Amino acid sequence: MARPARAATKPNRPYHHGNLRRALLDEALATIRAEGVTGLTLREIGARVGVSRTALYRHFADKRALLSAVATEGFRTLRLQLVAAWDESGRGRAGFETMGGAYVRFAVANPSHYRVMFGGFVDPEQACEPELATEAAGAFQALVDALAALQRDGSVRGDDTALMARFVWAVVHGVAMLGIDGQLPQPGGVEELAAYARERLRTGITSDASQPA
Amino acid sequence: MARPARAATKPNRPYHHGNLRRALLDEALATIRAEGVTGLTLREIGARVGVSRTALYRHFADKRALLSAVATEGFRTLRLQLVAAWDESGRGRAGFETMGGAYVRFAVANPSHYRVMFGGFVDPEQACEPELATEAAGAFQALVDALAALQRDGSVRGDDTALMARFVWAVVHGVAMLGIDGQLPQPGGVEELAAYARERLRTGITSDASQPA
DNA sequence: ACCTGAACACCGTTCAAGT
DNA sequence: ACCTGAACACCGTTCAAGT
Repeated sequence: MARPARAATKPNRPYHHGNLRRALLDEALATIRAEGVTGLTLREIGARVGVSRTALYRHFADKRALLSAVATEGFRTLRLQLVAAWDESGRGRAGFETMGGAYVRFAVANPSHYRVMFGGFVDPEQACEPELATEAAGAFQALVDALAALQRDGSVRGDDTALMARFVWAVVHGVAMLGIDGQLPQPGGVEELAAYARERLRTGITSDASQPA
Repeated sequence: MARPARAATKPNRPYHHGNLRRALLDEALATIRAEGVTGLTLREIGARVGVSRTALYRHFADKRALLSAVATEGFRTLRLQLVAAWDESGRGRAGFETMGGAYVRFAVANPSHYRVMFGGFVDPEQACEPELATEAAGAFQALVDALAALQRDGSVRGDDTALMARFVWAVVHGVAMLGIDGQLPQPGGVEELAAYARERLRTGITSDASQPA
C-alpha cells in the first residue's frame, strides 16, 4: 500500500501478498476495456500486476478460466444494474422499460466486457465453471421477476413468463449487439433504435385486456 | 483437377495454379466451421491447401483481411437465402415471417461463420474493405425491401421503414445470438423462442388499422 | 502455499531469394 | 507475378526449482 509506486519493474517484495486473484481480474478487465478481448495476453497481465507470467496459473486454470471469471463478473454487474433500475423507477411498466434501457446502456458502455459474456469465449453449458451459469441465470431472473410482477397487475400478457422474458432479452440483446458492432448509423443510432424497440415492444407484449384502453 | 488426391503432403507441382484465393477462402470457411474462429490459423490453412505459409499474403493483407472476406461471403449467402425465402413464400406477411425464420436458421446452421460476421472480428466502419459494407448493406436491404412491400399493402405500420427494419433485425439477431451462445434451453429452445418472437412481432408491428380485424 | 525462470510448441508477419 | 524457406517477435502452458 505505502510502497513506491513503480515497484512493478523492480520487484523488491518477493511475494505478492493480498488478493492476487482480485488484482489479476481487475487488470484483465482494464486490459479488455482498453484493447479488447483479442488484445488480452496473460503475460502482459502478469507484467502489469508486477508478477511472474506463471503466477496467474495459481488462481486460474488457463486463459479460458480467466475469461470465464471476467464473464461471471459481468453478469453480476449487469444483474445489479438491472435490479437497481427496476427498484429505483417504481417497479411498474415504466420501471420495466427503464430496466431495458439499463441493459442496453451496460452493453454499450462496456462493449468488450459484453463480448466476453456473449461472444463465444466462454461456454455456459460447460459445468467446469458453475459460478458462471449461476450469475448468468441470476441476471436473467431479474428480468423474469420484473415481468412476473407486471403479469400480476395485469399490464402484460399472461404468456409463459420465462418464454416472454427470453423474448424481451433477445430484443435488448439484439439492439445492444448491433450497437456494439457498429451496424447502426452514428451518432445516436443505438438510442434511436432502443426507443423505437421500447415502443414496439410495449404494443407487442401488452395484455389484450388493456390494449383498447 | 485430375491429380492424385493427397498431393498436399508432397507438392510435386511447384505452383498452385488456378484460383488460390478461392481455395484459401474455402479452406478457411471449412476450418471455421469445424474448429471455430479462434481455431483458425493461417499456417494450417496454407498447409491444408498445399501451399507455403506465406503464399496467403499474396491474396490477403493479413488475418483480418481474410476474416473480412469470410464475413463478406457470409453476408452474401445470408442475403441470397433471405431473398429466396421471401420470393418463394408469396412476398406477403407469411413470406416476411418465413424470411425471419430463414435468418435464424442461417445463423444456427453456421454459428461460427455468423460470429465472424458479428463478433467484432471485422469492423464494418473501416473503409479498408468496401465490399464488406456493401454486402452487409445488401443483406439489410432485403429486409427493408420486404418491409416496404408490406407497408405498401397496408399490413404493417407506416413508420420509418429503415428504423422498423433495424428493429426486426435486432429481434432475429438477438434470437439467433442467444441460440448460438447456448443461452436457450435445449433442445428446441431456439425454435420455440423464434416462434414466440414471430407471434409477438406480428402484434408489435401490425398497422393500427388492421389490428382490430 | 505461493512464486520464479527457463523451456516447449505454437502463432502472425516479414523478407531476401528463387522460378 | 507468384511462390518459397528462414527468421523475428510474439503467445499459452509446463515444470523443476526456489522461499
